[in-house]
Amino acid sequence: MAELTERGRRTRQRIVEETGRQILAAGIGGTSLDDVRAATLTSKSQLFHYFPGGKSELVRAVAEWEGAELLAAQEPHVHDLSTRASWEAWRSALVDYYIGQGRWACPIGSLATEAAARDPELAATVAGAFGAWADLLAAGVRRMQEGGSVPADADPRRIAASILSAIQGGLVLSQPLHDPWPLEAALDQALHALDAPARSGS
Amino acid sequence: MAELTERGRRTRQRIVEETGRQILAAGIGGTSLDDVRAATLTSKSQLFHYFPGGKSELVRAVAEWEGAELLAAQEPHVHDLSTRASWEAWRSALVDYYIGQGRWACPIGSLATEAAARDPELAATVAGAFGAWADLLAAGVRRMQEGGSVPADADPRRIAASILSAIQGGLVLSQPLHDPWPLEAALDQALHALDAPARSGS
DNA sequence: TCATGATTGGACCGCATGGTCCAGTTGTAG
DNA sequence: CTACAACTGGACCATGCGGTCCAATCATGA
Repeated sequence: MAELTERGRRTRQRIVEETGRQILAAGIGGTSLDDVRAATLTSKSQLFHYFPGGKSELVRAVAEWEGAELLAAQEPHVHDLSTRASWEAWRSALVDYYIGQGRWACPIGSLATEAAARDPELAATVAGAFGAWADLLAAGVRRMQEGGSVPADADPRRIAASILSAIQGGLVLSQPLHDPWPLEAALDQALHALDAPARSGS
Repeated sequence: MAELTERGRRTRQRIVEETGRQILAAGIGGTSLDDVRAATLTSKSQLFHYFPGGKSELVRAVAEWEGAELLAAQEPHVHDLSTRASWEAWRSALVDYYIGQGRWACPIGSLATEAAARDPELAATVAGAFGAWADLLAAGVRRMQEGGSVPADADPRRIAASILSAIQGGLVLSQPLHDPWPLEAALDQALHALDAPARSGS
């Protein structure tokens, strides 16, 4: 690969984005390099030119890009989770991102399930994406703690993880039903952790 | 298939169980009929003898069996969720089932993610399995309501869905990390819905 | 004993897939 | 203008897969 020119970077990015779309819709196994090649109007040699490691390297690149994209899609809400209203705004935008735009699955979550066991390197990438996401949520929880609406002795990391789990698990239930209600119910229930009365003692 | 003799039923069951194991470890796409054939000491013809519809019919049979198996594995806890202590016992058994026995994934949840879009019939089977599971949990929540520890105006179905989501989502996070803590955190947080103070008014 | 149908073994087929290879084209720096 | 490297096109290959087929074997009831 050596160096990439502007054209090369654009072609590479086109491949990554299109592969991401295909994987979200059909999974890794359901996405063939020929599908990607056709959809991006490229050729086999280009795929292997930009991703010498073949499909697994391509999928890993997709995971990294989707991880960043996912956080970007939550702006500006995710950086201002200091009030209950901002959490609600974030929640609405997130549900719309998944359901309203017909995704019905999480780009990262679907990778996690499918490849956790088979590709350790991919698993690490996915874990990193989840970690970054959880960190942002935990920072928000901490802001709520400072405001006093969340008990000071609660662990922000655990609350963040439970909210993230609600999203992922809600999607798992919503997918086969093709109905957003489990996702919404799970997410709303998880957010109740932010409404806990700030009792002073343990 | 017409009629099955005792021997036939045992062979068929052996195929279903082994396929379930393979799918849990490697996913549907990562499970080839040859793998199953080798592990069960059967032949191709037997696979298609018992499952004329081919792989998709086999996978559907696996889904049905795993759904029943999953509920059976939660006995006797899941039929006695009337006290906080019984919920804790259920929780511990469940975490042990997934983590302690090295599963690291839900037999039904993994099917849900991988095949929701590709096989509508399988999606319906999976949705049914989730529904039966959620019904059991909702019945437990109702028992807690009767005992007064859960507000009467809460919707047991939504709480049950949120608990189930916590399990599924927690597993999604735990899988790539290979660490049970997100599952445990999510599940414990979700169970806090059972500790809500039974305020009288809305 | 014999006939019938359930059961089993395994060779075989066609196809899609991931991956290789090399020749041709484009862009750019000197 | 030219040389070199980035880029592109697409034919080609090996393999693994789902699925088909037919002949052999077993079990059972008449």
